[in-house]
Amino acid sequence: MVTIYDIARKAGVSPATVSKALNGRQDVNDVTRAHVIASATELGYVPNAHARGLKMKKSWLVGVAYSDGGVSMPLDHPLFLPLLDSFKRIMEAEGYELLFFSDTSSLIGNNMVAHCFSRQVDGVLLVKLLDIEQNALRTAAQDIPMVSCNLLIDGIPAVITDNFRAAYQAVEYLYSLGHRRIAHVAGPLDSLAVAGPERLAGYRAALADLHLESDASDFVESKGWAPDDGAEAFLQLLDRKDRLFTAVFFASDAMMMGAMPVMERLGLSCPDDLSLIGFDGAQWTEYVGGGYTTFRQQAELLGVSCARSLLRQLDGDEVEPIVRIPAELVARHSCCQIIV
Amino acid sequence: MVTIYDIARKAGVSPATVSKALNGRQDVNDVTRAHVIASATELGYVPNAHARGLKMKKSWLVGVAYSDGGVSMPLDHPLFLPLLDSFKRIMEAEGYELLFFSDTSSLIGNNMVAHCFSRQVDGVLLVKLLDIEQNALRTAAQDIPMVSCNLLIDGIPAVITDNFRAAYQAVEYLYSLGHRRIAHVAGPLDSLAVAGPERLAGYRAALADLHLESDASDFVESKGWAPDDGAEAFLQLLDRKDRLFTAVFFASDAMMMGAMPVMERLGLSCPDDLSLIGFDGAQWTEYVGGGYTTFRQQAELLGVSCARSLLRQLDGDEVEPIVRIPAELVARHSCCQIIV
DNA sequence: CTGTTAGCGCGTTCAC
DNA sequence: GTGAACGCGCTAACAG
Repeated sequence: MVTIYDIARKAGVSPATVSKALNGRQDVNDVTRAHVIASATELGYVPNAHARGLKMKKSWLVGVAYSDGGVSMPLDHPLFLPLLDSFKRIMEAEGYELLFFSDTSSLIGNNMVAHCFSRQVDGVLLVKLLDIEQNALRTAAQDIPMVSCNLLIDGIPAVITDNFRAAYQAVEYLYSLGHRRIAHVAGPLDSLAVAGPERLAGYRAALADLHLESDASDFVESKGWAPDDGAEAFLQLLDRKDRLFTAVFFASDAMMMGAMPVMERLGLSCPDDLSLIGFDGAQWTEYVGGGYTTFRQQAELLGVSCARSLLRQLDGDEVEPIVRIPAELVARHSCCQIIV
Repeated sequence: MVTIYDIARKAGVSPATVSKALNGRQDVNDVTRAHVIASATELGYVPNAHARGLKMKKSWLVGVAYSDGGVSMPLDHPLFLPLLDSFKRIMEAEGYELLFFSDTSSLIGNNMVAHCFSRQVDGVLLVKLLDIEQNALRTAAQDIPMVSCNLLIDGIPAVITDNFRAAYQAVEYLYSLGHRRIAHVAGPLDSLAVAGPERLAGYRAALADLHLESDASDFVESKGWAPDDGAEAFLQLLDRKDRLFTAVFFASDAMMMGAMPVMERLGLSCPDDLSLIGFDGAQWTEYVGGGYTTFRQQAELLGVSCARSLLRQLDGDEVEPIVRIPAELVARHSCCQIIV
């Protein structure tokens, strides 16, 4: 590792001058600066981020925090990568780098918050968390800027897909096609993630506003967001006698995917026998079975909004406590018209 | 931030003793240690990773390097997350944290390698790279341990799916079902990623060993790995006159997915009219259309192997230059039996 | 067993 | 316009 002392010696100036020249300060002669910079590049100088961070009390590091396991947004969720990607792109443009955290580490204490302090991260993006850390997190959030994505934690700014509205629109859409009895496979309702409850609420509100009939048998709560969870829940729905619904709104595309083998096994076809509509905008929905209708979560926009919020906080500005990002209806061919 | 000086004052000892006590050194009285630890936890002490890194010349940071754009493994590849996840789990258990790098950053010089030095990362995982950095990377690799995944860079240890063998087996499998004329939609052949060329080679070798006929029209190189690229390539294949093949081996599940709408539009059904086989083990292949046959890349194992290799290098041990991980045939129902 | 000293690499006073 | 001295928080070497 070559240091500013090496450069100083080579350029025949003092370390302090090197520092100034390299950091674009004005109190240094242009000729000296050019000379210093030349020496620096010639030696292949790379500043030591630790030393700088230690001195400046700024690490240019942003933590991405999540916990493995549990039922909220899994790491392999279709949303995660595009979200992270757009977030990263923006933060990077501002000079920040991303540090991955999780609270599964076998480190004693498994304290994600401590890690944030230890690494001196300038900010944190919360993408998935179990309920454990909530309190510690809230306290930490007073010292270090945080944003959560699709996660609601009291006192921490959040960027969240407008689940309620999208779910409401899902029902409206099916209604406009003539459906009068609409079932819902909800996601888990008991986690920190708000997707499950919010989508259910939107579904119910629309049902009420449109004066649609429904009873308990039109709704089932899934254990998780994965295909197999969806399949299990879907089966429960179908098993109930006096089944009247003509359409099913799944809280995730993954669950809808799980329903496909079930449909096939039962000799049901989509959309002729049953209209299906999902949530997330997974890639397969575009290509499979003539195209499945879904609500596309705007992953890139979520990432951008998170980045923006964090950057504003880093600048010391106030931010909205909750930013809602609309999900877009992508109408394809898994919902049929019903002649009323 | 509370420092060891704060603890020292509170505990009535010197900073050095605090350091020793906290780091489990033996040259400190058990009573003093207990007292120090008590004071530390009471004050909520968290060690400063920058200071420690500066002093110890060890950052406990591992870089995950990739570049956006280009045609090799995209960030939203089904492999990426599980791979990263298993890698992270192991590295974390050893005390390392993950730092994300990419060379798209608008930082002047866009030099990923410089970042590695700047952040003093202890090791690097290369998951996707454009060709640009190759030389700088090779030089850097002499100073800092690296592993590449599904990427072949001269002089850098690699963990790679056994593409040749899997492609070979794909042909064998189709042969065993009675297919005698087998087409191949290859991935891009000109990138750093070896998947395209290796799978093509395996396909060709099997064809030769089994004395199967084939001509140029049985093969097409796709522009990318995505569904639309696959669709385009697939169309080219179908458009050729004298089409004799009864099965198509796609170099990626994503491309196979792109072929689905094409099949439908043309009134072709799978497997009755055409047998299809993919590569990667994407989740949808399990649920869609009765199940599609594919070769599952063992993402977790890839991640584990990368971690192991890196850890061994970190320990100063030698590692195999190339570790091959087999891909597993997952036979489902997209390939039919042919009566010869 | 404990404390003093020094230095990791850098940026910032404040003299000159 | 330039340089000497200091300190960020921590640990290693050496004294006591």
